[in-house]
Amino acid sequence: MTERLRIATWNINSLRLRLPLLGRLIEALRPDVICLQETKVPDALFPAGAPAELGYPFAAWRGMKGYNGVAILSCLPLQVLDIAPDWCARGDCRHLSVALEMRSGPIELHNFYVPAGGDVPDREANPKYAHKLDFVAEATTWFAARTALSRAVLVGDLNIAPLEHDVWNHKQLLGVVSHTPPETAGLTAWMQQGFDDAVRHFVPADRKLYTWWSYRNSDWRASDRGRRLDHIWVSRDLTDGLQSQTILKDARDWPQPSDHVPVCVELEV
DNA sequence: ATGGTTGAGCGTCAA
Repeated sequence: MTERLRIATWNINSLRLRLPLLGRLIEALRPDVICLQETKVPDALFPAGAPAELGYPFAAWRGMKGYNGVAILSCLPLQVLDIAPDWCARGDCRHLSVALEMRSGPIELHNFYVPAGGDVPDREANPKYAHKLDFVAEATTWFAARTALSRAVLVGDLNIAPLEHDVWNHKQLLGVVSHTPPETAGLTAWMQQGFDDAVRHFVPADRKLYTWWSYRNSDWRASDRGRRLDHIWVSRDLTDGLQSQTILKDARDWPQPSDHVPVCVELEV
């Protein structure tokens, strides 16, 4: 038995500010599950009734004051999984994993918000860059120990554009945090612990693909200096079931937009 | 080389 499953991921950059835009995402993509990052809301202040009002009666969130924060909204019943470590022992609300209860069996879903890493791509000079590399390395080690990973999906703002055409100018960005060789090598090693890139599955590696455009451009569409920082990976047993991908570029022109746009994948599981 | 913008929440830090 197979079922269709649509999973969307979006760095919403403040859930409370952009709650109305979630309706637009739902209208455009009709996802079964929505994974959010940078909710920037402590758990006690999370709008607990909002998911059900939007048509997503099952939800989980993990937030803190001011920074970070992740949430999962679902049409399918879910159980929060308590299997992963507190990454880098920071307690900083960058990961939430759940089991989605599907008729065909559970799907293990991981929602990540990887540290951005600051400005200076130097471990010694910039502790935030060191934290980012350590976070990715720790996640790689953890997934490497998961033998025979199956029916698993990993999404999120991974804050790294791994391929040459995941950035607007490869050579210029080799020294810019998000596209440095240690980061791209680290992210690739992480993905290779049992996952395939579900979006690049449909789009050849020589085609430009972005999910984020900086606020610091007066005309983001004209300058088009984007990066692909948001990702959806599926365990290899799910790759043959991949049906389609959508990067909702129009969302960058919504009123008071996030600097990231939603990414969605449909698959048969 | 620098600055450009946004959000949280009231200083400035993080992105």
